[in-house]
Amino acid sequence: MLKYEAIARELREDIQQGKYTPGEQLALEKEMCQQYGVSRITIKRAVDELVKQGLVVKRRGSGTFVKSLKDEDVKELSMANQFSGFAATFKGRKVASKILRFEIIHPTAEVAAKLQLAVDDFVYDIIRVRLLDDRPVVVEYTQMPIQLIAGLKRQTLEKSIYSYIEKDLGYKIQSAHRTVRAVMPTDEEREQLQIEGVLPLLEVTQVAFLDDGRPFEYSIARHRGDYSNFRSVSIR
Amino acid sequence: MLKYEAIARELREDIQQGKYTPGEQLALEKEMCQQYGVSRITIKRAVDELVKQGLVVKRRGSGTFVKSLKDEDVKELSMANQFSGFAATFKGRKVASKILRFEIIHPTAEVAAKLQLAVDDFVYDIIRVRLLDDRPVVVEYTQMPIQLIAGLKRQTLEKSIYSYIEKDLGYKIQSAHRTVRAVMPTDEEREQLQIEGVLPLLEVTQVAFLDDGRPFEYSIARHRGDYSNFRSVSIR
DNA sequence: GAGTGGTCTAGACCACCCC
DNA sequence: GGGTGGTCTAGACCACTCG
Repeated sequence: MLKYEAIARELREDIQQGKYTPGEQLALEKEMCQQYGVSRITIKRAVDELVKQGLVVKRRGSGTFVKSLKDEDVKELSMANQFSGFAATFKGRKVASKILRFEIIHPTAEVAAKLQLAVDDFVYDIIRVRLLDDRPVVVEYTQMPIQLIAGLKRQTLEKSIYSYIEKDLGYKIQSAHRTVRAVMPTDEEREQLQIEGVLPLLEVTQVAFLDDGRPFEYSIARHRGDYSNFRSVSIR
Repeated sequence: MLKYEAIARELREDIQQGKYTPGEQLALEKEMCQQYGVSRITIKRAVDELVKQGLVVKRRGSGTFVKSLKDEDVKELSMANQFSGFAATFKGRKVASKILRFEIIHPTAEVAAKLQLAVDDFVYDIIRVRLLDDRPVVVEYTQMPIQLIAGLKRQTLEKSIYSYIEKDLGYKIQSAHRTVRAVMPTDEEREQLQIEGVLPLLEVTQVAFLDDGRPFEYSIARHRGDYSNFRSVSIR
């Protein structure tokens, strides 16, 4: 366990357990150095993690202060700005997939550009409905280069493609670039998501990258607007 | 100008100007130390900025590599994950506001909790339509504590509240916690945003914080789905 | 002026990758 | 085994805040 990670975790737990009142000042960096027996840069890194997670605020010349947050918000934070697939996001709940399509095609010029392919290369073309506790919540349109993600089977799609990529292929996933929009469902989507009446969808378009910088996935996920939202913490 | 910032900017410009082919390896950190005459930690910080912006990928044991990105994407990045108000986001374009409401009320229990207020405290209650190049693109419902944001005038709302808070009140804005959803417009919103037919809205709910950790704004912005999107880079 | 966090250094050792 | 980036140290100086 890394020192700065361990310290960050300890501080985060203290805050989440309400050991500080909203707006209260944290121990000084110099004090923490002694307390934890590490150098100041290490303390700084630990506290900067909490800043990134939106839990505290640092002011040069004054100190570090716990943000004045609603209790529930404190618990929900630290997850925002992170990256994980559908299955990992809802770990512990019942997750399933219904496969509507699993073909190999040529990508459009648009997708080819995003995935750094030529239009006469091949990609998997996958459409899945993802179910959470037996209720359909999202339709995912996924394209991946067959050269990179070799040997994909129907069975894998039932579960987690990401787990296949990491555990079986031995790749590491590094990041995802996302764009979020609001859209209306198509008739097909209304049926698949069992939508009655008028309900918009949250569309998340994503290009995902391996740790060598190669894009391996272009996907469009359309979430039921009444189930899903998207959180983030922006620092100035 | 900070050293790591300057170096990050220089590297970013090189990448944006296409001086590297997709997937190409950057100079080693040790080499950059010599090239820029700084220590390795400083180089590391600079390169870590590029990682955060989604432009490069670092692999321990191998080196740092430029992501394989579409050219347009390279230019649009580095803005994602940042925080700015409406006026700042569209700097250079014609921005205006139509004020639909400007009152002082008691907050609901929900909003009071988010803003760390009591329900018998007072908040401004503001509704504005924001126009971009004379076209309405978003309706903003904003509440702010009157104790904190004192002396707000109708005139200020026409322009930028954030600029008032920073320049006139002398506060510093630190961060914003956001949640994004897809919703349908109300009849009133349809009218204000001049929506014909069926068009969903992208709803961004935000709590914004000063640099001392105090929340100063609870706002719900409902953007026309055909104009707006929301970008982010997630690192694993 | 005393004290805070921000930046930077020069160097060390470690985990990991690839040959 | 040679080389990469990751972590960490001990110390310095700076920019800023506040009494």
